[in-house]
Amino acid sequence: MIKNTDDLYAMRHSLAHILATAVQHKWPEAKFGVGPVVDNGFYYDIDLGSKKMSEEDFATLEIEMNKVIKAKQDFEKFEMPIEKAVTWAKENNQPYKLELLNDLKRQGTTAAKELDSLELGLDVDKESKVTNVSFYKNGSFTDLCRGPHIENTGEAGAFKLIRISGAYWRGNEKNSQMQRIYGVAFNTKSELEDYLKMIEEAKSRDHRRLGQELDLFIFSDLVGSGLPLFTPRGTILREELAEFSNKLRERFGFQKVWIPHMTKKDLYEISGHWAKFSDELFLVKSQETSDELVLKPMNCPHHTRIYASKQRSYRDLPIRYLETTTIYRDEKSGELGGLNRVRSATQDDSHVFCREDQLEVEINNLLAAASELYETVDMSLRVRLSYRDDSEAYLGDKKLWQSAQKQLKNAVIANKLNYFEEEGEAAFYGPKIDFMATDAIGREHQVATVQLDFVQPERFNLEYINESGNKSQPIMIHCALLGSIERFLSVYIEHTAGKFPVWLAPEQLRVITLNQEESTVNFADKFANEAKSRGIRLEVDNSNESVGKKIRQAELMKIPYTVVLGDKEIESNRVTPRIRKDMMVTEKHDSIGITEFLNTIVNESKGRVHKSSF
RNA sequence: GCCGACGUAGCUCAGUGGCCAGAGCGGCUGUUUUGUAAACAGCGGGUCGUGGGUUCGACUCCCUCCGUCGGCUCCA
Repeated sequence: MIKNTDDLYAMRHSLAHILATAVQHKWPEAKFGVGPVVDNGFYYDIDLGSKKMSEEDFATLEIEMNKVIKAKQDFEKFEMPIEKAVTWAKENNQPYKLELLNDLKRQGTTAAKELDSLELGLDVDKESKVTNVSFYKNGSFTDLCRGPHIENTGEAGAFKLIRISGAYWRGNEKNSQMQRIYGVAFNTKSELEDYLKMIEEAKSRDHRRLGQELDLFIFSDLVGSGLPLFTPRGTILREELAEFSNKLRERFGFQKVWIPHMTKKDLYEISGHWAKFSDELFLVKSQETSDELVLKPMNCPHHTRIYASKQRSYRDLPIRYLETTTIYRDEKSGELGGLNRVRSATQDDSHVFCREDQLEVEINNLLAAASELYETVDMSLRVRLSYRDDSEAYLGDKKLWQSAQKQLKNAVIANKLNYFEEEGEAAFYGPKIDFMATDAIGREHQVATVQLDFVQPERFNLEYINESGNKSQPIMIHCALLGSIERFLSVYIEHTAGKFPVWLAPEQLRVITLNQEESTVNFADKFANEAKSRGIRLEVDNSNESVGKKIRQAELMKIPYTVVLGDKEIESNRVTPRIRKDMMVTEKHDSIGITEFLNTIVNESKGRVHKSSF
């Protein structure tokens, strides 16, 4: 098993060299960066100077690569003293390799640590100086590389070049930009085909595509990029989700608050956000006063103002505020995409102000809420406990950190959450719990967070009067269960492929009339009114089209239940619901009394189930 | 922000340095009155993203801006 993984790694690694071989054959002047293995394949960073490769070159590159594979060139490994390697890089006009080698020579293992991740082979002496580096050679192509590789190029598996993009040399935006060619590779052709099929599946679930097909949200050039607008259908989704998220916390004593969407920048000068993030804030200028306002990029500073509006006693704590509200961040233009990264995002945000001895219970409550939410949307969760490390980058009392980190962990264990711990991942103002949810096609997404904050209470001078009549400082807990609703929707739409459970479906029931006879239309109206009075979301399709076509349209909109109303239904006062396939528990379905049918939909919606009870 | 690709009807997409730019779906109108994934016919519909330039002539070539996509970088 492990052997196979290693083989696959070596094979992909070798393909990166085969790609480079082909590139060098076509463009002998090519300058090479690094060519590592990544998920499902490999890439190579290449600089052709003013010339640019494009996807149109893939065909010829693939042909060239296949020639190299057919030639069954041996991969020969050999070592070279580092001095000699430097000469090699100079002679072969490979400035990127030269830079790597010089760094190795100068910095020894400090650089080696970083550079080892770039797949270079090294020998290190007693004084941590790099003495030898390893090379691989196949045919006429030689490359600085750690390996491992397959025996010869003939052992390469099935591959395909899939895309090309820009990438900064060594990931630093101050460096020159190279071209990165990505390929995917597998041991067998059928594995490659399966993978390409999976990519197609992911494309068909793309939330941007489904957002349009299911009429959920739009973007407008006039409104601007990264500023989504939600249609009536999409708005139902947002509000049902937010309401559920709120309910889960209201049961633990959270109270709703409301804050304006802008503030004087003074608020963020005190919170410290101005110094750190001012270039991502939207500025708003008053034409009446000298006020310099900004659109809020987060809600906590506002919420501290509500806390601080009164003197608080230790008996008042915890104080828990809850608000679903929109924040605005001026993300760099190239970073926007669909609902995933936007400039206006709505958070189901909450803040607890509590004493240190109350932390564990409060966190426990939030974790219980998060667990229930993700169970309900049918996604499995894993959490990361993000702790501080020993560096001085963290603010707040070390003892407080230790006690808080322990309480976080206790709460995670008490909630039986699947967790892992990482030092150095905490925010500078406190430790946190990050939630990762896995979607239906196996991708993991960061969603909710619970973060402790020791810094804002200090900066804003928050206090309460303790048992002995002295002033004490509360701790803040930030928590958003969905995170940003837009981002959550992008994940959830792809998770469900748009097949929403009844409680979230914008349209729960489609009513199709068999014909336009008065008796049919009247019956459909009566039926629809019955359903609406129970709070069911439905539409009546009374258009002059064939039943088949109307069924098809309901099917394409992924509506959970569809009923056809005609003479049979009028006579019997029963319906035979058509149930969306993913919700079906059994294949066969008989007719059912109308009242019972409607009540069942209501109950499924209330119970937030994702399978049909029919 | 950077590198690259792209922008043609509401949607998905053809198309060419030269009369008046096309198809399917959707829309509208009519015929049909339909039983569980597409009835038939007709009719509308586009400043070819925007502004500028080259040219006798630009949807087509060049530049600007706006927007989208794939990456890089970033993400309180």
